Amino acid sequence: MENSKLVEMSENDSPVLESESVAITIADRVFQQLRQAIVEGDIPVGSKISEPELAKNYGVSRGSLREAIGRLEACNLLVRKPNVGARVMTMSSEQLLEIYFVREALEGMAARLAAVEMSDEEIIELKKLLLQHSKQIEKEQGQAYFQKEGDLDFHYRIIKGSKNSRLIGLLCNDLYYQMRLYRYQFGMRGQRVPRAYVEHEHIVDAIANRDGEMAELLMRSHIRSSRKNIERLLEEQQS
Amino acid sequence: MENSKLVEMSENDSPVLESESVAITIADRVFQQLRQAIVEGDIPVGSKISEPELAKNYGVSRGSLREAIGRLEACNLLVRKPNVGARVMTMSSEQLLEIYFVREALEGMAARLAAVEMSDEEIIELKKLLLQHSKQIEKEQGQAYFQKEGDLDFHYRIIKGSKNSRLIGLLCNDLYYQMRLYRYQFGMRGQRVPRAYVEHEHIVDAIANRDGEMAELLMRSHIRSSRKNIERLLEEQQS
DNA sequence: TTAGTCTTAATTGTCGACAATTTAGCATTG
DNA sequence: CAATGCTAAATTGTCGACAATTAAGACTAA
Repeated sequence: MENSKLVEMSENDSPVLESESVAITIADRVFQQLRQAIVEGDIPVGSKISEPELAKNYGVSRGSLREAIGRLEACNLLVRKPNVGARVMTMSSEQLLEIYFVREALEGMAARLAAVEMSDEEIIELKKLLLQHSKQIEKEQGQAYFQKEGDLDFHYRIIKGSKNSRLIGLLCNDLYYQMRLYRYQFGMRGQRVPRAYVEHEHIVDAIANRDGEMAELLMRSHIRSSRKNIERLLEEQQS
Repeated sequence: MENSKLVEMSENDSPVLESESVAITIADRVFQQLRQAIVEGDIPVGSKISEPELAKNYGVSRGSLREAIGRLEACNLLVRKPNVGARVMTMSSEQLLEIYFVREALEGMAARLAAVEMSDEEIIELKKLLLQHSKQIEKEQGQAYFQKEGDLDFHYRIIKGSKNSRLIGLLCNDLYYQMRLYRYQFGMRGQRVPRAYVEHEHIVDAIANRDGEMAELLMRSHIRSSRKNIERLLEEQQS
């Protein structure tokens, strides 16, 4: 119902590419509402979607709702079995790690392209963002904020900086919502903040130097570190 | 209507991951039929989709057809404007090149993972496939066959060899159908066959040596070469 | 008590009809 | 003659209802 901070944050520079006006059709509105409810945990993971109930809940017909459900399924936020129904995706640890491999590949490429495609203006803005994060960190040891939103914003900007609409669509419309879903599912609190910040700095330097090769290497290393950090957490969690 | 050669080819080792039984619901069947009709050009690119007409044509209701249309849209095979309708995706050259960047990243990662994840058995099969292609080439200078199907089969096997379901889904369910669509749209005939074959051999060698780093480098180089080849063709075509 | 089967209720898939929006054609006017 | 506004037809979006399938529960029998 209420806007997530993420959406609010990136109002002028939205991660979701809504090139034209806002959603018009009902099914589209329900799609966005449902997606938000899912990634924020208002609809618990693994729970079954009751079409009649939700339709009544959102005040729309079942047909419109089903169209929204179809799109959610295409985003891998729902899994649907024929004649049985749809459930909110429950991501296993293996699946999360799979996503990290995809992110490593795609965001690495995005960084490489961004080093060529980003305007000087955009790079300056990116540096400003990083400086802002730096202050935030030393001011309040603000691990929560940085990891949850600042990190996302940083990555979004580089992805969009690639100017490759496929990359942008895949990462911002699909994978990142799934990441948020999992992050809620497991309550991943962000450790590793200071180190991540330094990595961000190095990536921006490479982009500013227009060194695509280096930017890709650093971004891949950055995401790989995140993955290994999660692997470590998962091992601890098992004991 | 009739089975495409691609589907026929990979009957026992389907690129599309249909883990369970075949499609049951009508919307699913129409989805597959429409997708095939689109990528094979039976429905011309850029043409508008008339819901009443197609519904009557396929003998289903408009509701079921709309669900299929929704999925096609999620695959980027259709573009739909609210209250206006859906058109078959017309891919610009820029968009095709964008896809190649995504492929370079994803298939590079797939090759890296395949070098670790593929079983010895699978690698042997892959080598057999390559030998088969080699014979085919020297026998009939069979450029057409190799480029259209053998190449796809080769790439499919490595992608599936990564054992990463996200990679498999993205590449085999989305990107490759879009590639086929474009390939029809522009009638890309396959040059560059002998060189591509050698590149394939080197990739398989790297995988057989379990050298993921090398496999990724070679696969990326392979796809980059394809992209540059297409860029060259596009330039020629403009004159 | 438990396993199995049948019945019933609920949910999903599908369909046809109505409402809202767009598009095309025509008339009108500067 | 061109441009603008209006009207009508067609198409899309939305809805409620029916059919088919599944899940649950009760009942019987071993």
